[in-house]
Amino acid sequence: MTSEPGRRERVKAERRELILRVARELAEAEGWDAVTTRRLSERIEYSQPVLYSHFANKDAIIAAVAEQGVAELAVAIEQARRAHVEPYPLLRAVADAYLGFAEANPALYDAMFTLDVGLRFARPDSPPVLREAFGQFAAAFEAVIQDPAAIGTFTEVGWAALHGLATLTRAGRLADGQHDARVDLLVQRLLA
Amino acid sequence: MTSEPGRRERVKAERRELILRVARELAEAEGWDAVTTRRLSERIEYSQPVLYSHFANKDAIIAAVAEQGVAELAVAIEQARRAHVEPYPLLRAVADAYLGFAEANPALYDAMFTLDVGLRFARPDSPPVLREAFGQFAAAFEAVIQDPAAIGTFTEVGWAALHGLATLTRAGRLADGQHDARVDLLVQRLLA
DNA sequence: TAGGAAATCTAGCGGTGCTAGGATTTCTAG
DNA sequence: CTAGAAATCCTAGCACCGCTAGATTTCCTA
Repeated sequence: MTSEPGRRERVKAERRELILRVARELAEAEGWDAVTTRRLSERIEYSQPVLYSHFANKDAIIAAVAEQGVAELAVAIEQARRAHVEPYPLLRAVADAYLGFAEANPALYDAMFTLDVGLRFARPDSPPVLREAFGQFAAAFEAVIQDPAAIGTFTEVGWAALHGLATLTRAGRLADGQHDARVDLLVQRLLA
Repeated sequence: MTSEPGRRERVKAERRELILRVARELAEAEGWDAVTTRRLSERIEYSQPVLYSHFANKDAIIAAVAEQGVAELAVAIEQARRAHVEPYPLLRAVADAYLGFAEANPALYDAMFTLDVGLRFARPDSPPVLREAFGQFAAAFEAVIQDPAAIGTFTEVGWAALHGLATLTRAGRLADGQHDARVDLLVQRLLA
């Protein structure tokens, strides 16, 4: 008795992905406010109630998109991390990867970290994807920080600083043209 | 020809303040989503259109509340700053003041820095209140940082880190019980 | 091929931000 | 004191929102 998915399950899973893809595209193009259930159902060429046979509500759609984003961010951080050994270049690459991700996918980043549709990090009951992403962050600091007891704190402060830079930059609240100087300062200060 | 306000202007200004006060209370009690024009008009005991004779739209109301919040935050930072001379206690007090403000007024903080209803900082055309608040931040670093050319960068990175800590903490995304350790680490690292 | 289950849609509920147009109050001038 | 102008305020409604009950259609199975 294999558990391979039948045709029904397959098309259902495909449509779920379609919904998420369209939602993400629409959000990235016009912001999450423009992602209404009506416009979404129109673009997937099904009626509104179909959305609710895949997701409990609109927030669940955003959360599912966010989860995909977290997975992508984890990959980006891992790649940046693995490409370096020396502390400064390593941390700098991770910082650039994080900030680059936020800048390249602003709506996705919003869904992950700003809209707060109910994703928990760094907790025992957190979804594996989220724990994995946080773990990639921590791994970057493990390779760079002396005191192993302080790695958790370093990770959280580093993350917070990057998150702050990402959001304030996007909102146009920091001076233009000083981006590199800020990242430089941050990375140098975080290194022991 | 004095320009003292007549009775009409006075009651209008008072009602404007009433709207802002009620909006802030309601937001702090139930979040900004609960601040609808209907509930707002109900609580000020006027009809909805009256709101629009004071503000262009709902976002303008939120922005006005946010501006009050920025002024309050500037005062809080200045007090913390003036109470110390030694670098570490000074910066630590400013950090505590900032994070304490964010924790004590979550909805207000959202309006100021998360909802993004169109406030610009650190720009020539920024409203004076916003420039003043940023100035208070910079003054804290002026008293503490050696290289005067780097103060702007320090200020922005420090602010970003605090902003990140404030938002991630509130969203429950950082480990409980480690708050002091994070602030300690941040302040120590920012000091030269 | 008939009948039941699954999938899908139509229509609608109560809510949102916002506004046009008419009623009411208030001020002003003769 | 009063007529008319001006400022003020409200009723009613528009288009949209998230979401769902119930009818309808499609599909699978016996």
